[in-house]
Amino acid sequence: MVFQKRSSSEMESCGGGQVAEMPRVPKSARGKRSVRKKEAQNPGQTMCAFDLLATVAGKLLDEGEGSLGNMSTGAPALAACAKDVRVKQEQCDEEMKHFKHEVTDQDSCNESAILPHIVFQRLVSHARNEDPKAKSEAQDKESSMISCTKADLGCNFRAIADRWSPESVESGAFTGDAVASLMPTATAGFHKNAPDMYNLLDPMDVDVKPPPLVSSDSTGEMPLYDDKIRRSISLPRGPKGVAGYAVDRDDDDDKSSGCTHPSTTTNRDFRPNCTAEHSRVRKLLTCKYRKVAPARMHKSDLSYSDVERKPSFRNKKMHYTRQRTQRSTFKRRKLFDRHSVLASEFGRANGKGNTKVTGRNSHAASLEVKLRIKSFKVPELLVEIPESATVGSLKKNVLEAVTAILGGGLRIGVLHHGKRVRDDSKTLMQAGIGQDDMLDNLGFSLEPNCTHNPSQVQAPEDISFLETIDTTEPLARIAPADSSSKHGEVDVSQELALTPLAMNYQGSDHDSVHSPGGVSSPDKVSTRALVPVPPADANAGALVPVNKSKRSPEQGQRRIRRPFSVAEVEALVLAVEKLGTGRWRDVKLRAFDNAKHRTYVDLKDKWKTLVHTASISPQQRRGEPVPQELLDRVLAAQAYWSQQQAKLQPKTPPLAEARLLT
DNA sequence: CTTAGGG
DNA sequence: CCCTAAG
Repeated sequence: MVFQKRSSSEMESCGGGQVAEMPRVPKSARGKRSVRKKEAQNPGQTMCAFDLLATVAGKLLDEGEGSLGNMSTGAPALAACAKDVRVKQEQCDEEMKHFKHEVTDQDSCNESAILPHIVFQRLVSHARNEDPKAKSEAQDKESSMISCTKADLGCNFRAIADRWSPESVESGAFTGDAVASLMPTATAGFHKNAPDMYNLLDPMDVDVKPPPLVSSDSTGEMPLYDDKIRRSISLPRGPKGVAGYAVDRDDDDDKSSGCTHPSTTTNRDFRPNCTAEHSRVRKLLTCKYRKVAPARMHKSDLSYSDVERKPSFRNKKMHYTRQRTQRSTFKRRKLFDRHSVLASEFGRANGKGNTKVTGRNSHAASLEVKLRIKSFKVPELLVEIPESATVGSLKKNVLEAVTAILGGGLRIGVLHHGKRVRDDSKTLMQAGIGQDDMLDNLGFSLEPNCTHNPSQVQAPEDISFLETIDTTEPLARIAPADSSSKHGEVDVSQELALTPLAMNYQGSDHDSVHSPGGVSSPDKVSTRALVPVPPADANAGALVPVNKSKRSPEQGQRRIRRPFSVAEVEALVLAVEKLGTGRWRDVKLRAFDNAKHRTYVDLKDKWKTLVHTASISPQQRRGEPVPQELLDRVLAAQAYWSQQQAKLQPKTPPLAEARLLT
């Protein structure tokens, strides 16, 4: 992995005096912004965080907790695991190939996004293949198949999904055994009496306590930075590698399906209990609603039937452009609060279908159709975890993330021939879903339960909109959460482990600021738990022009607060020192191009607060303390650029200045 | 869309 | 962070 290290000289070049890298360039002269788009990703960087996580997850799911050996085994063990996992991948079937492809896909700088996918996939696969009970059960229920309604279908899926309830997992059931027991019957046998399925759920008996929900965001400085990892965000348009590495992908290309609220009462029966955990999950889902992770779906993933293909998918390449539309996108998202969590397709040409249905009974006579969920895909989940976290916490995070999604109130969307089947009361037959379709025309999608936003979800306009959009999308995103300050055990932060994790930090949309200076307290890292975030829809307006104006009011949730880390501050300072104030867009591009959640306005605001912070007494400052050194630089830069700005505006140039200029 | 500022 | 006026 070749990282371009930010040479300290770069900074020095500015000297304390801050020499503008280039005088303020007239807008007109800046040229096309699009030109600055980043280039290809740096190869070789892919196998990092993701592999590590995947390894752990895979191991965990495949063999249970014990497989990872002592939680404190550390990097070596992980390395071994990784190897092991890789081998398996090779021999696996189509799905696994797909999986592997994703893992190694250079294009996916956001490795973490795939993890859940794997986890989920494995969970499902596991259940599918190794639970004889499920199979027989499914077979036993072969009657009245054809008469089951779409709602029933959804219930069945729900039943499956609910097996992974937050309760079971968060209560410590994430141990190997527990996991195994959580994946019993994933094969859905659709029966009219959907509830039966639900009842199959066996209560888990765990004795572990739920992990503490820590608040989080205590992003301390990121310690242990390897030089390599240190590519600072301030790295100027460095060719690939650095800046280019984190081309944000999507986050905006969310295409999502709406939340068709199952009108059937049946659905209600399957709603998860409103336990504290659920509430939490829901809350998280809600709050993250807007910021949708761009489901890091790849072309293949996007290859839905043509019918489903929506314009939004084309945004994939909008790299740069995307940013510029970031703002508006957010707004649009606010309007649409429904997202499909998972997309699954059947019989995709490329064989990447995530879900498969096996249809039987070729004759109308036998009215049963056996559907088998081959696998689901979890588009994007970002996992942030400190290098010092233990493997155990990593497992927990991953599991929590997946669980949160599954247990957070999922709904199942049914797609037939690419079209969303929203009438829950229709029978499969009425919906035109016959055994002939099972393989190629039926699709399912897991969507966040939109109960938390009924008003929006049920808006008529939305529905009409949905009609057009069957694309399903992602979910997932991170949210700070548990922070186990006491990861005494082992830290994954060692060569092998460290790199990947660190990279993840940067690769993820969290910013990639790594300040060499912030290595003071290596233990302050915080662990962030995963939080699924339902995707929002970006095409709403375009697709539903008619009802555009008529939107329910309370749409926009305030973005979650994400305090700037010291590293970010340093990056910001660095950028401003070089670019000056007043060029926030450039600052953003230069130092926060990877941080999808930091808009130039945010940076501008942050600078504003920094200047203020630097002006007040340390005692009055709040939040994570910013090194005085940085604050000093803030003031210096602020002063310098203010002066520059004054000079450029000869309106009433001070005499002194005027003389100097002439 | 960007900036600049107030809220 | 949000919202807006301006450009």
